[in-house]
Amino acid sequence: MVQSQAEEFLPIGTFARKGGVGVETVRYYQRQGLLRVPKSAGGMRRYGPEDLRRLRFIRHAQSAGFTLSEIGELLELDACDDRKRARQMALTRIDALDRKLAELQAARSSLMRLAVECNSGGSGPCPILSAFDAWR
Amino acid sequence: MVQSQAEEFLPIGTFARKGGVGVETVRYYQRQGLLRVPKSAGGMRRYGPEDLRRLRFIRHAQSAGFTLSEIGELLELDACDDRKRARQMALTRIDALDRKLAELQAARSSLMRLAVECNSGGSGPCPILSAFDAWR
DNA sequence: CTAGAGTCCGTACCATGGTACAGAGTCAAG
DNA sequence: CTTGACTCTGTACCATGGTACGGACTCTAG
Repeated sequence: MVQSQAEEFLPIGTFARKGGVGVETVRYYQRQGLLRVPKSAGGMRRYGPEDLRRLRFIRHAQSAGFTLSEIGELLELDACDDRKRARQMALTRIDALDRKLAELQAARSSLMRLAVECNSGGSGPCPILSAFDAWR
Repeated sequence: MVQSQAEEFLPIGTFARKGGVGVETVRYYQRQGLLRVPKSAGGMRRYGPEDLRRLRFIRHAQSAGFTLSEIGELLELDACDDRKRARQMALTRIDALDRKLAELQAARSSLMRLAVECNSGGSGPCPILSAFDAWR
């Protein structure tokens, strides 16, 4: 019991490392209200599995393109079980993702074209600007 | 001639609008060295078609995920015709784009799952956190 | 010729997402 | 019990990509 506590309740440095972020970032998330600040008996604060889950959630949601404040909202929704709003946020974000995906795919093919033309060693000037002229 | 100049050489406000940005943004790009500051005979500076092309290039390259400083480099490469470097930058960016695309696609499906589960109205708590638990 | 819109230039400020550092306290191994 | 690593709190600073503002000047339509 005491042993498992020692293993599962980590000081901030270990906690941050497990979450793939720096200590300062953990503190930053705390300041933003995304992570709780565990109570301590005067000494070091310790972070449990739920904290870790939450930290990882933040990173994942971030990679889904949510801003930190949206992530804050998601975490609150999770707590108060507001499915309707959560679903709506997910759909909104999916929409934004679809637009972003299309944009990045367009960018990718423009760049592809640029790379090919630059490689062809043709006679004209390197068509960087022109590669973006007929954009979309 | 004089007429075509009047049409093609625009004051900054019109120029910015045609480029889809604000006046302040044009000035910002100038401060960053991405756009020239046209000479003026004491009065208003005027922007020609090449400036517009450059401004639009900046926006397009930005949507391809280049940072402003990378865009600066691209513009220089265009000027000095350094194909090798340009090609290399394009390939590097394509690589980054591919990674970003994969990430966003993963995010999209996680969100899809979340939206579906939230809608199902099942009995458990709304599985927001869990939607990101098995991430990738 | 005058009013009002637009321009010029410098500087300040903003949001986002961190990152760094100082000074004091705490913990754990030798 | 000391030493060195780590932690705590607060505050400052950073890069990126803008956005706003003040005061002077200029341009153009009426």
